[in-house]
Amino acid sequence: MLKEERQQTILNEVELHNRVLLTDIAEKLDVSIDTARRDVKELDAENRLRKVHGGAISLGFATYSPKRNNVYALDEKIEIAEKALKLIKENSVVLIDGGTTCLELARLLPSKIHLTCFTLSLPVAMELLNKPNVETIFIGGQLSKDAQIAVGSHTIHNLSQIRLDHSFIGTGYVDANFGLTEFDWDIVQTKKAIIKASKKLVLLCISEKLNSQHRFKTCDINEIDTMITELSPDHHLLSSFKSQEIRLL
Amino acid sequence: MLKEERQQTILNEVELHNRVLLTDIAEKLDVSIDTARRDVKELDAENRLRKVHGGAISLGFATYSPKRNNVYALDEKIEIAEKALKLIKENSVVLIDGGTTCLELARLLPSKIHLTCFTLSLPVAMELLNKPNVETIFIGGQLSKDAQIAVGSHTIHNLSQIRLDHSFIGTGYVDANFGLTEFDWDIVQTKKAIIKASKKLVLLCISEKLNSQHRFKTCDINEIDTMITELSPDHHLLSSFKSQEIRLL
DNA sequence: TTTTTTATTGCAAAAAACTGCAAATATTAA
DNA sequence: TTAATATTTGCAGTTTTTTGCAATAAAAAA
Repeated sequence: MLKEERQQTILNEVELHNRVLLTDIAEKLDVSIDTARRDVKELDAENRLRKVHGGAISLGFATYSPKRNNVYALDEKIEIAEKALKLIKENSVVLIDGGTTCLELARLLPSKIHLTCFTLSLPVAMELLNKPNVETIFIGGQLSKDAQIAVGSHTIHNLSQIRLDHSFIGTGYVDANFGLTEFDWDIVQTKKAIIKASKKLVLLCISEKLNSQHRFKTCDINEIDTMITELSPDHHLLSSFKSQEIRLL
Repeated sequence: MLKEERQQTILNEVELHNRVLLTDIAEKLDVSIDTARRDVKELDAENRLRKVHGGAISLGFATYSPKRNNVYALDEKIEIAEKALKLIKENSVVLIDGGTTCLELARLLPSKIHLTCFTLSLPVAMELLNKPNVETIFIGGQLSKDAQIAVGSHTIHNLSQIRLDHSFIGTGYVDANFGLTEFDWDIVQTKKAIIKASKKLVLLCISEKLNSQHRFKTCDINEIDTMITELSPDHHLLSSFKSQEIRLL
């Protein structure tokens, strides 16, 4: 393995998890700790990451959006986002919803991909600005303080004016029988508008949310085209979804 | 777990609850009290929190926020924002433009103030979400990657539908004779729309930009109601503006 | 006051970083 | 091609950093 490849792998790891341990590098890339250390040292000198005792952390670690540091079940969400990424086609028109799982999808978009991307989430929009070839359109409206997304009639009206190839959405709760539900009425109305505007719907959802429900209903399961969890599609937790008209990934 | 991660976790905790106990850190991060104490001591030395007997407390508000570290002439901008703050009336409808000076204004808004606040800047919107009594409306549209604001026809149309008590705007360049100018055509068109939608216009501008100009014109000086710089109004650099119909602060 | 909790200090074990060196590999020149 | 040169890599020994523990001091609470 070439040095450049090794260093790129290290950078990817840091970008993905905000951190990396020297011991993990050494083991994963099958080199000595010393080589790993030297690689990290070089990358630090080039200002591509920050070397710390025992490993390295991403440059934005302290300055970046504080949310990323304490995302619950980050690894699972990254896994889901990686699966979702494969569904995105060059030059298509997509929407990325709010929530931490969808945010990971935005982060993972490769810088070479050409896309037109709508969103109503502030953090997702911030992330998309870093993608040189993604044209980003923010769907404006009244901002929800906790969800950090635009909601309300203005947002819904704007959504009614567009036609999306794919929408990647999250949900508060999901149940095979009751479908997708939320705690918040405004958010449900906004999601309904997204659903109406989309040709294909992809639900990103960590397995922990399976078989949970709340007050207000967004839609039925069969309105979703693809549901992505971090589990393999034949996992027993997904069995109740198998009978439905839905693709599991 | 890396030391930096531990310290970041501590900072998050402090930011979230304004305080943290050493015993809680030790338990949560699974380290000895001594290590927790040492971490807190380091963070205190770096002025990232304040160590007190038994734990740590936050340094107060508006101390550590993302991106703040590499703002040019931050002190001057804060001074300008403080002056601008006095112009904002309870329960009014205002717009805060993009740019680092306007961002400081958003940061400085007291949490008790009741406002309806429009913006087309992503960072400003992020900041406004932290203000419990500010209703924030993001004016959507195509996002400009470098200015991090919404621009384009959609944005301009949305702006034509609202009526603002005060707009706080920045500018790339300003000259007493040529007026406000910008490098970017789209940004100029958007600013024109803001101007049209506003009853009163306040320009936030560090003195360094005085007597500079660029390609595209936003408006004449006399269209601005109030211009705020970090200088006192009778500073000689402002003399060329005195003859104009403009209030200097 | 006494009692309890928290801080400080010094110390030792463990982990990680650094240094110099030699073997292995790659690059360049003849 | 071969030989000379430069770079990369792993290893061993040394130094530094980190961490937890225990003894003592200081502070807060009862």
